[in-house]
Amino acid sequence: MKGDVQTPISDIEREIIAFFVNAAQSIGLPKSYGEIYGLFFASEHPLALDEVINKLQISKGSASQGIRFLKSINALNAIYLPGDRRDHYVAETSLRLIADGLINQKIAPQLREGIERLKSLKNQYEPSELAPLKSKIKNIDLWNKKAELLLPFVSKYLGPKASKNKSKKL
Amino acid sequence: MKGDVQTPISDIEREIIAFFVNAAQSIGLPKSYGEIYGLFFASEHPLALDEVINKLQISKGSASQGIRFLKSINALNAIYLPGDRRDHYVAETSLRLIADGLINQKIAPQLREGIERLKSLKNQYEPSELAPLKSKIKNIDLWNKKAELLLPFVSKYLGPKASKNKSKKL
DNA sequence: CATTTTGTACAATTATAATTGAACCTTATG
DNA sequence: CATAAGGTTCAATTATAATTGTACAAAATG
Repeated sequence: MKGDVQTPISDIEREIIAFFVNAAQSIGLPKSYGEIYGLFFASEHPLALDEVINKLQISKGSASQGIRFLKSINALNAIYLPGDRRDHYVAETSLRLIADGLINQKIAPQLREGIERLKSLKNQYEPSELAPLKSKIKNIDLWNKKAELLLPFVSKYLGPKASKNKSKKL
Repeated sequence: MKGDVQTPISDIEREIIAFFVNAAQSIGLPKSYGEIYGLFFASEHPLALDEVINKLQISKGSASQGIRFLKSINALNAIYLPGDRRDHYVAETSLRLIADGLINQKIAPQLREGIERLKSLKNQYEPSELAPLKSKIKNIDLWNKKAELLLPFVSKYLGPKASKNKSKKL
């Protein structure tokens, strides 16, 4: 089952992939991540690494890294297929779960880095040195607090409802 | 008043600028935009293009483009100073206004592009061709709708309160 | 336990995006 | 109306990030 001639992706699949490539790039992710997610999203069945490589014509390294990243933000779920050594995945279709993953893995750490940076600034200088900038620094503190409060809120707003994929008269 | 020896930026200013450089990069903006905004943010008085160039030691082109972008998202406000031909600006300190600018200038257009892309996909193919992907496409539609609703919500959440810079016993 | 399969790590390469600097408008000024 | 100052534009350069491809590690197979 190794030397299989892979079914090439269809025009529609290509367009769905293009949609996710665009989406990925617009949030600053490599295009290959968008391609990979798009491929999984459009696929009827779980896919393994080598199928991604063959269908998208990208390198092993790209495919491996892309899958790892997508796993890390919960955009791909591992599926166990008996009798196949390869790891298989399917696309997560709940916007909320993916957004949560992105928030927790990428956005929140970044935000915290900024908060730390500011904290160390406040510790590093004498109050007299800070005085002229005091109100400005206070203002950034406020921004950080707002941002921190916003994140869980976005998550809640994106809602748990999205994933309810009840097979409607399929 | 041209050949002035510019006061170099202080250590604290440098750190505030570093904070915004980090912030800019974390949302996918060029580091120079962060530098420029940081400089304005830390400044006590309005600044003009050539002061940005001198203090940050960046090129005219970068400074010009950076200022233009920051204006476009409402992160800089123009200030009129009588007797000086140069355009002066101050940093906007309301998180909400800047977030609104970013949303309107960068995020929303991108979102709409995705929606258009999807719409054209649906028009381009026969229902029979789309059938197998129908529920998936419907799902993306849902994502788009949620995202569209989320934007004004984020804006409202960031609130109008931020800018209330009442000079507290200064 | 040698061999194959699956997946990862990472230096080298390639592609993309940011920055520079010079040419060029536009408006003010004497 | 010639000159200078403020600002923009954009092709060329430089810096950054993504992608490849090879070498490697881990696990299964016979």
